[in-house]
Amino acid sequence: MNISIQVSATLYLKDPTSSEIGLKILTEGIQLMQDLGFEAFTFKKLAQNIQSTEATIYRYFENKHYFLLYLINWYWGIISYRLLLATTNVTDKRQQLTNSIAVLTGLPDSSHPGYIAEEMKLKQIVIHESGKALHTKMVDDENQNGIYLNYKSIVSTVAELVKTIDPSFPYPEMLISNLIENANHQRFFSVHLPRLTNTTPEQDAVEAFSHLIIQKVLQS
Amino acid sequence: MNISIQVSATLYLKDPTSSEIGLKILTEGIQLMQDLGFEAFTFKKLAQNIQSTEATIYRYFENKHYFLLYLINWYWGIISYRLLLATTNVTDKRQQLTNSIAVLTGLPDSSHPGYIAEEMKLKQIVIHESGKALHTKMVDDENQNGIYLNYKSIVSTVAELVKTIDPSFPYPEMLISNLIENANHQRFFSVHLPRLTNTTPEQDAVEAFSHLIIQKVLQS
DNA sequence: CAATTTCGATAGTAATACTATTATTTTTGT
DNA sequence: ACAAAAATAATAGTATTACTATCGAAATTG
Repeated sequence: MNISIQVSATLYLKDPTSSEIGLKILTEGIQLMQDLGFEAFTFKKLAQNIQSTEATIYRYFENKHYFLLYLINWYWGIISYRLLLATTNVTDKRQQLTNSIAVLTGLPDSSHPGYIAEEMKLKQIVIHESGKALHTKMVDDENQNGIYLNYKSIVSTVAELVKTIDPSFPYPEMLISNLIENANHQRFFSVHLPRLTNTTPEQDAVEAFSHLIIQKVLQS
Repeated sequence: MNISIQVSATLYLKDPTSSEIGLKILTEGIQLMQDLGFEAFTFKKLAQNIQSTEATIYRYFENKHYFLLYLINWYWGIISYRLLLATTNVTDKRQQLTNSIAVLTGLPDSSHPGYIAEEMKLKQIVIHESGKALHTKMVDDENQNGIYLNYKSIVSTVAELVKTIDPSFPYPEMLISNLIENANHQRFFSVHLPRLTNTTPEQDAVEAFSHLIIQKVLQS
């Protein structure tokens, strides 16, 4: 479907990007997952939406949990790609980090280089549903299957930048995974529990907060 | 059951602390929730564990989602209480904040003042399951019922401290809610996705990280 | 000790998360 | 262009879950 976005093959039974129906499962599935939320989302409803049957969808994905993992993985694939675009040909490490933080914590914008149509919807799904995907008794199995590889590689890459800039900082991975998770949380709070945050949908402050943390915490 | 821990009455149909069976639902429920995780946990299984029936449990809680909300609310009630203990009779605001951060991001310890037996298990449940409780299409209704009041009041209280110490800091609520959420995330990562963090179950670094952020970010 | 509440036992329902089967359509290799 | 293979639609069926309802027995309370 998209240029070079990689989704781990352990997440699907049959590659959904390899057929018309598969693509419909993805595009309509994203929409339905957004509209209904993970718990109310079912393959039966999705099948109705694409004028197909449950059995067909089950040929592509083991179950809805894997479908969600696929979408989340796809999202991090997109982010990986945008991180690459944001850092290549940038010589200054500080600037590379700043650009990376912008990609990781900023809002997607159709004018960004490498913008992909599904990014906005996928981001919403990540914000609302990724806790449910991760915090499962299956995490460890899934982790062994390399399912979180995209995510881990993002954290690792940016943490390396941090280490280069300030080798004395003792928690580079924690800092980056924190900023990534925080961005999603705060955006959720801003809509549903606004008293827990200082960002609003109108005046987004998450990226500014993230840059501030980086700037204050790292010695350059 | 416990001294003065308040759980919002909108979370239960009948107060589980008011009867023997109710207390068994709580103590065994905590254990079972921990053992099975939210998705595999059912009232039927819990009923079997306490030699009672589904119907009885349904008389106390609307459904398992509300049961989880109850447990999480209980946890934040305990933390509220410990926050109070950690800040009363401390005159220096900086020290109050440091103590608060310790309560919010440190590991529970049976030697802490105000330690409550269920705290450890509840904390584990909060770490693993609170994303599922929060990120639901019901959030907004629940919020209106005052269900997140304990949590919001904690964030608000500590954010006020931040404002007193450094009135120029623009994101006090975001900072505190971030540190709280981060503590839970990093502890989860340390067990399941260790490459995303720099804390380990043996050498906990979450509290130290949190103090570092506070120290670097706030002008005193 | 009578009245009320609470509980246990049992039954039942609608929805969910699948699996299985088979006939038809679509795709593919030659 | 056509036979073989693969993919899909249609349908049926199962075990489990998340409840609701009823009703007699036991415990509590006023």
